Amino acid sequence: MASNFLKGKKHIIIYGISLAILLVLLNWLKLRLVIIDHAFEVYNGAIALIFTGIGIWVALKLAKPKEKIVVIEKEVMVEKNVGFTMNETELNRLNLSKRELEVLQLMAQGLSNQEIADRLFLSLSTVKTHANNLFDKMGVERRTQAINQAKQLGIIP
Amino acid sequence: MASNFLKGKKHIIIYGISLAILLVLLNWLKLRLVIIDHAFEVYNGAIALIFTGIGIWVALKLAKPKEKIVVIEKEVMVEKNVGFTMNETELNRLNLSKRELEVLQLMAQGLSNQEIADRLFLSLSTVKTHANNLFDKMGVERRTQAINQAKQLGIIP
DNA sequence: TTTCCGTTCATACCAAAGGTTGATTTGATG
DNA sequence: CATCAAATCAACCTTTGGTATGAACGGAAA
Repeated sequence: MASNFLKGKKHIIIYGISLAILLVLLNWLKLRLVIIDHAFEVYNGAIALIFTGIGIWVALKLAKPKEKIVVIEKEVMVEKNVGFTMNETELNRLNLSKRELEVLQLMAQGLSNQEIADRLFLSLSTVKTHANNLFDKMGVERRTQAINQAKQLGIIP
Repeated sequence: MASNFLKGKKHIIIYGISLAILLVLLNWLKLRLVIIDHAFEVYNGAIALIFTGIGIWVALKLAKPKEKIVVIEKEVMVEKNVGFTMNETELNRLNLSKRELEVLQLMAQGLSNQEIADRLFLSLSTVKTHANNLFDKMGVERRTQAINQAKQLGIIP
C-alpha cells in the first residue's frame, strides 16, 4: 500500500499527508466529543463533510477538465493567384511544345531572345524559331501580345 | 436547511437521497461491526472512503466545463483583378508623366510603337521618346521588362 | 522674366525582334 | 523500318525597337 502511494504523483502525496493530518484531527475531535450527547453522529457527520470536501478537491485537482468546444469560423481572404495554377485547358488548346512554353515564360519575364538562348543553352536561331512557332500557335505577331494573351489565359502567373 | 436543499438542482436532491441511503447503510454497518476489534476505525475509514468518492462524483457532475475556443479559418477566394486599384505609391516614386503612363499601358496591351502613335495621335518619334524616357525612369532596357515590372508594382492591371 | 519640365517631332544609327527557308538529329508511334 | 513531330541550328532579310542628339512649343514655378 505504501509503495503504491509513493508511486503516484505529487497530488497523491499531498492527499496522503492531508489524510494523515485529518486523521489526527479526527482523533482529537473524537476525544473532545466523546462526552457529548450524540457525539458519534456529529463526529460521523464531520467526517462525511470533510471527506466530501476532500473528494471534491481531489476531483478538481486531478480530473481532466471538461472541454466545451466553441467553434468560431473566421473568414480569411485569399488571393486567387497566390498559388498560381496553370490553366491546363487553354494550354492544351494552344498545343505549345515544352520548349515553346519555356521560351514564352522567359519572354514574360522580360528577357531578350539572346538572354533566353543563354538561359536555355540554345542558339539565338533556335529561340527565334521557337518564338515564331509559338506566335503562330497563339495567333499573335509580337512577343508583347503573346505575353499579354498568355497572362489573360492563365498560362503564365 | 431543508428548504435550502429543495431549492437546489437535481444533483443536489440526488446527493441528499444518496446521503440518506448511506446513513442507513452506515448505521447498519455500525451495528454489524460494533463487536469487532477496531470496528470504530474501520467504520470511519469506510465513511472517509465513501464520502471521498461522493465528493469526487459531485465535483465531476457540477464542475463547469472549461470552454475551449477553436477558431476555424475559412478560406474565401477573391479574384485577383476584380477590383484593380493602382499602386499610387509606386507610381509616384517612378514619377512617370501622363503621356509616359499612357504609352506604358498601351505597351502592356501588346501594341507596337506605331500602333500606340496612331492611338494617341502622335508621331512614331514621340512615342519612342516617351518610351525611352519611361525606360530610364523605371531602370529597364526593354519594353517587356517595363511591362513585367509595372505589373508586379501594381501600376498596370 | 527666366528657368525648368513635359510634350512634341525629326534624323540617324545600331540592336533586337520577327519571318522564311532549309537542314539535321532524335525519340516516339504505327 | 518508315514516318512524324519536336528540337536544334544556320543563313538571310525585313521590320521594329532602342539610343542619341537636337529642336520647338507651352505652361508652371522660381
